[in-house]
Amino acid sequence: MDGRFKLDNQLCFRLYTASRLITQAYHPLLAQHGLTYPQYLVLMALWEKDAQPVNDIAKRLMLETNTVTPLLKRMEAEGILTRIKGEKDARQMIVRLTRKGQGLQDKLLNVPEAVGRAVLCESVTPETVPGLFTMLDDIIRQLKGKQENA
Amino acid sequence: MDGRFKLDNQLCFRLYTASRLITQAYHPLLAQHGLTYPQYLVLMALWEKDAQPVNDIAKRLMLETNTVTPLLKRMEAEGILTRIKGEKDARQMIVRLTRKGQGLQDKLLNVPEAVGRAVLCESVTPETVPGLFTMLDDIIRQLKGKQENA
DNA sequence: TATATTTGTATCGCGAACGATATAAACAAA
DNA sequence: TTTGTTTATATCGTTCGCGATACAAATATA
Repeated sequence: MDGRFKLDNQLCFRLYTASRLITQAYHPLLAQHGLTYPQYLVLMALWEKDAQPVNDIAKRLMLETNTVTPLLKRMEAEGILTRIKGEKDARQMIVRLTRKGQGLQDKLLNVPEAVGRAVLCESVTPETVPGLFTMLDDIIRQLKGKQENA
Repeated sequence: MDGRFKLDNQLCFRLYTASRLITQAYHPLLAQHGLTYPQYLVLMALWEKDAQPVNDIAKRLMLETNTVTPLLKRMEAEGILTRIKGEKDARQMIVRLTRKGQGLQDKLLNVPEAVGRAVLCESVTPETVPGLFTMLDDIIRQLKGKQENA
């Protein structure tokens, strides 16, 4: 009973909750266009660089391909992107945005700002966010490193 | 193309990734005892206060009852807890730890420390963690407040 | 007391996450 | 060339997470 199991002392519980709640804040904005948050992440990855193999997208989002493949298939079914076997390497599936997928960028222009505003508060401001980013990036790098050594 | 859609600028993507990776760090430690991370959260809630109705557990974890109910049923099937209809209010299901559920606390004593160590890095130290907690708590409070006004 | 509303929990369906496993293409070694 | 290994994706099964909905018990109102 030394408080080591208290929820209030847990970093992970905070990250888990904050992540869920922000995703919920995205929900109405994305659902309007038939998108989920992970699908929005895929779009951002492809807006940054179109025509990527599944593996590159998975690595960019730090997800496994067995998460990404079904995600991409659903988006393909929605006409947001295409999945075509690579010419150079027939094992790869090259993912490309359709016109619809490209067009979604304009329709979602207001989303980042809206969510950004929703999150701003006492201790989270344009001044403090960079520090928060540094800590989260460090945690991510740290844990990514550990699992590669495993 | 002003960078507003760049993954590298997204707070939510960082929280989402950090949360997933820490949960993955818990995985081997918990799976050893047949537990998942959300189940571990339920245990912590009940170790803090046993004999709670479903709703209180859900509120404590900031989850919906439709997430918690099946979770509790699985844990009941594992013999970790019991779900018994409330006497005072027959709508409530009172959740109580079994001896097995109580005993898990001793078996998991090393978990918080192990995960704590795994997360420590350059910018995340015993000195900086309180500040990180403040920011995450603020974000959570902020978003919780907004959804109540909706 | 009868009726309406609220509250606590559960059910259903879908989309992630992810461990484990399978499969085919590419590549390396014998 | 044959065989073995690695690599890129996909399939399968289980557990969340959550919106929508259902239902019975409790409470409020008429």
